[in-house]
Amino acid sequence: MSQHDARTSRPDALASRLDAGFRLALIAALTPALADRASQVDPLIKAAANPQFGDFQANFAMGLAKTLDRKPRELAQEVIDCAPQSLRDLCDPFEIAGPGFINIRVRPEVLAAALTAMDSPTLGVSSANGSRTVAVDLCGVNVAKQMHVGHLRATIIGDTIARLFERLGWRVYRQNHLGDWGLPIAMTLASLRRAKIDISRVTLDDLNRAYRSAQAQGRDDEAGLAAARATGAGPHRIAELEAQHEGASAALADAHDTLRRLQSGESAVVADWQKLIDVTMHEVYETAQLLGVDLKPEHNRGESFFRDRLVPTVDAFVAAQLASRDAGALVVRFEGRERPLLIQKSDGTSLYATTDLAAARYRVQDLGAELVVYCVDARQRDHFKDVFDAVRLIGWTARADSTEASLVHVPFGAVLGADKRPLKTRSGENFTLKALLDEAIARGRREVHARAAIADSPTAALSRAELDAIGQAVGIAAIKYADLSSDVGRDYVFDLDQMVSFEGDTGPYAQYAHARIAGILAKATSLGITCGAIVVREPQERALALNLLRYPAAIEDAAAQLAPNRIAAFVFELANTFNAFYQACPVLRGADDATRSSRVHLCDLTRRVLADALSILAITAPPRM
RNA sequence: AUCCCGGUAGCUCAGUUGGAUAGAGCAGCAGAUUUCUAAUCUGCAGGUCGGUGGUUCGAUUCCACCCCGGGAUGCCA
Repeated sequence: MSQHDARTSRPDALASRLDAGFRLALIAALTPALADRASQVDPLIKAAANPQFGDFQANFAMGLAKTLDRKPRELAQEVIDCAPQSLRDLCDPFEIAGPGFINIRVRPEVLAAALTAMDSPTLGVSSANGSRTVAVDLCGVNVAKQMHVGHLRATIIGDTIARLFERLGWRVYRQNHLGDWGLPIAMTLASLRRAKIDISRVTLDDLNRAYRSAQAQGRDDEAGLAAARATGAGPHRIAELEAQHEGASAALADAHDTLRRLQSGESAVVADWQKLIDVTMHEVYETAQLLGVDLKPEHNRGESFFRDRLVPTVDAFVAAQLASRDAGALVVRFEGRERPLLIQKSDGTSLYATTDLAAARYRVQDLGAELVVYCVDARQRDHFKDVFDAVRLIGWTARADSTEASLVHVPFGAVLGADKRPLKTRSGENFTLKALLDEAIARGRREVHARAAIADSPTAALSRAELDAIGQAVGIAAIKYADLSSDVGRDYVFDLDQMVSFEGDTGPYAQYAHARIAGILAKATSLGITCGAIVVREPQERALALNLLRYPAAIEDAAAQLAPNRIAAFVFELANTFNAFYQACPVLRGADDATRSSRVHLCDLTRRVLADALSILAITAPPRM
């Protein structure tokens, strides 16, 4: 996964204190041998690979011994002997194991104190307080096309990344790069007008049909075909262009004419065009709401938004002598790369790369983003590589404070059917996103209702509407968690049975853990048991404590790597650790008052961390299920 | 043809500055409940980390070559 800055994983609160202590020990032990270079030695503190090795381990001895020509275990012992009191106070006596690992076990009081310190509304997460800015390109629907599963990913991955940075206190600009301008939409518009369809009462289905029929009527691309042949493009591409060529028709001329009238601002055409957008976006917002995604009209920065910036963009590249004329078109060439970036067609019009260049400039120089994240299909890898390089060449990554903005593509893979081919319905059509979500919600509701029918179930007394709401949350969580829980760059097989099986690494499993805790806390309240001083005694309490303390580092890591699956992995681990604790450590029936109130406190903290992490994935955590 | 991405347990996948015995989930097997929600937990079994070579005290991780799968490849987005 791409990384947008040089920052390595941030250690959690405890690990960074251990790190600081070991650095002091290293300086004390190594200054005779290394002089001032001793302060540069990294103690390499990591979470222990296995609980039997303690909580953390320091791995510096082996590598360092090599450069100093010493025995690693001896070296480790010398550093331990120099440990300052501040470090010794944190843990039990160190153990040296294997070739020279130092095993570290944190004292229970230290864990308890660290948990108490994290018990605040921020949950230990530090905030940038709006001092940093990111733009997130997400959703990217095309006007007149129904949303399908591909848009699911661009939408929820982008929303999660946006939420992640919002949680970290960044200023976040969501950018919905709509396909709402240019020839494709003009073709649809022309097709509708030819068919004399009343655009004022048109439905998305009508638009969808018009879009497809417009595509079928074909685009002619003689210049493109000639160029493709001349430059030795793949047979695939040439065949595609030939097919289009055969379908060349008056439809194309009509579309070009419609586009010209749209561009010149002819009011009737513009009104129709706006209507197309409204109809399309109505369903997009509905779907976004269903998915819990924050996507509204104010986030629209579609192609049409950049229409007046296209000519200046091309001019800038020409003026900077970065663009050259080739077979009538304008291209930007890169050193060491055969493939150029086409920024103007031979007929003088611009194309998607031009818009992307203008958009990148806008995001960095107008919005002031230090980071621009593009949540777009992995097949556009090469395209974005070229666009980003072109933006750097012309210097548009330069920010006002003279730092350099990072442009990062987060490529996501395809959603596949059981046959490992892109997901289709039986009749070969793309699944609409709506159909998919409806199915998942139905499944979620069925499960929740079945559960509520069991006599002692906590949901037994709920109304049908309440159960439906929970079932919807469960169904949506199932789909979203499945999508976000593995490396987004990879394809995955859409398997609704697995997603809503509610066992193992799923959204409902995390929701269930949360609901259990909420149940305990509700009972605790009615019994008058409140949060008290935390005592870490049992191994399951220790495991839970260590897990909770990792939260701030986990989400900072997810942000640094732009990897939503890191959040999901944290959620799953915490739910797991909690369930083990729940099994082994009675909370409300604990041995004494102190134990009960300590465990209620652990439950409370766990519930809040779980809900917080899930909220970054925009997965709701119902109090009962 | 060139470039990009991937190949880890039967299946789906984690594994980021190279570290101890490569981890989960599902499926399989064996257990735990007069229980704070069993949508749970505990244990067992399951691997030449695609292959070969190299660097290293140590490689799933870095390098080279090869095999397999997918994608991209100038006037679509």
